Amino acid sequence: MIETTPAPPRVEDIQTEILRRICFVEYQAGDQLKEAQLASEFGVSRTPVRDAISRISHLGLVETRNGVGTVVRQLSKAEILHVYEVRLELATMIGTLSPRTISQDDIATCEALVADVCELSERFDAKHYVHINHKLHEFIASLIGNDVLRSFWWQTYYQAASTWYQLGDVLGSRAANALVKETTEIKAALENGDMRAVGYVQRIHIGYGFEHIKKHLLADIDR
Amino acid sequence: MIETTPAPPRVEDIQTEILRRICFVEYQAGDQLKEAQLASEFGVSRTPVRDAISRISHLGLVETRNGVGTVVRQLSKAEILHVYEVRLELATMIGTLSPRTISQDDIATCEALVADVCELSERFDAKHYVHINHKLHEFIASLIGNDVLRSFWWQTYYQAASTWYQLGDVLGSRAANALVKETTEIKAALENGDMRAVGYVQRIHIGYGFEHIKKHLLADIDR
DNA sequence: AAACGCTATGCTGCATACATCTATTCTGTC
DNA sequence: GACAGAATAGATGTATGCAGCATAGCGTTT
Repeated sequence: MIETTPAPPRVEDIQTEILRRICFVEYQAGDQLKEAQLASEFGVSRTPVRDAISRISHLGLVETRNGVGTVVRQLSKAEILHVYEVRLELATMIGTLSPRTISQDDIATCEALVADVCELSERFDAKHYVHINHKLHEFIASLIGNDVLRSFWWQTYYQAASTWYQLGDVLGSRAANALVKETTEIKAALENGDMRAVGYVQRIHIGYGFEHIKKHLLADIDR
Repeated sequence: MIETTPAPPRVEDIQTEILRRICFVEYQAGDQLKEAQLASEFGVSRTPVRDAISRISHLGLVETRNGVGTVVRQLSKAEILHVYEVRLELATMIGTLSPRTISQDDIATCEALVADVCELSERFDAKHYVHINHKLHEFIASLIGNDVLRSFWWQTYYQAASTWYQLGDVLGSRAANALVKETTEIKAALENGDMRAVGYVQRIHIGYGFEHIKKHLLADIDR
């Protein structure tokens, strides 16, 4: 048997992992991302880590200042508002801009998601919720036929996720119940071959989420 | 008098300059961006140049392959279609998502643009057209109140620009005449304090542009 | 005691050397 | 002459050293 050292992660892997940690709130606002520390953790030099951080900087989730470091940003209330405003609009576009044709595989994947979500709603667990919600996002993104829209959908997901998942602790099982409805409705839409309905379902449920965000976090927003 | 060497450009400057050259078609599809060459041109090492290229890679305008190089991509017909589809939708959102309040300065800036465009329409010049159209884009972007939308507006501009400016040679002064109407209508909308109308004007004129693109470039698109 | 300034420390930003990958060219053999 | 394989050139990917900047702590001065 040959001893193999695992291949070192590429820049994209590091980028994805850092983003994952931010939107899953493993890194919290104010936390410092030290290049040297991450480099040793991933078993590479500072160079690819720097590259990964640099690539995600345009999302506004981290702020790098010379001589100080890279810190995870707390999005302002206005920024959170803006992200959700855009996400509402993007959702409906999922069903209208070059929609993909729906395959049996898609429906099967969705059915598996429904099952996972039902299990979650019976025994709620915050970490599990985050994980399943992420899988749902990946699934929806995979249904988007328009490349640009899919990119934007991911970008706003990354921007909104940490805010939303922080609320997960507050909402508890109510969030899981909402997921049950959402996935069930998506499954029905897919079975009808109705991508436009899929977009509307997303639009509606993001709207519900937005309402919770506004109630809990954006109480005194000055537009 | 003190001799001062000009400050070396920062990563953001390099990034902007490379993007400018791509969307102004100074770099054409297939051209190779060599890090060492750009580094010596900008008077820096390869490191910041690499960073700049890496940051713009998510727009899909360049493709970097190990051992080969970074080449400017020709967007596929489907990608061009997707960019325009999204741009049409984003345009209307300019007027509806957290619109900025309009100041007298905005109107003054717009009046200056109208003047520039009128001069252009009398003596058409392709390079001049590109420059003015870019200034118009910058102006519209500055009117957008929603941070995320503004970012997306810029991203789709970069993605669509090179395609559009290639058509500039074909359309000639007709493009300038369209710009006269567009800027005049925007000015009127601003004077009415009607940001929603500004968005619709953008939507309409992007639609015109889209028609030209479809006629000239997307003849046999297989959706 | 307060305020100022100096210094030590730790981080990022850049430059450079080296490793690795790819395409091409040259060469030897059939 | 054609083809296979090795050598080569040139590009990106990575590691590392050093310079510059910001901050915190401490000592000095007023």
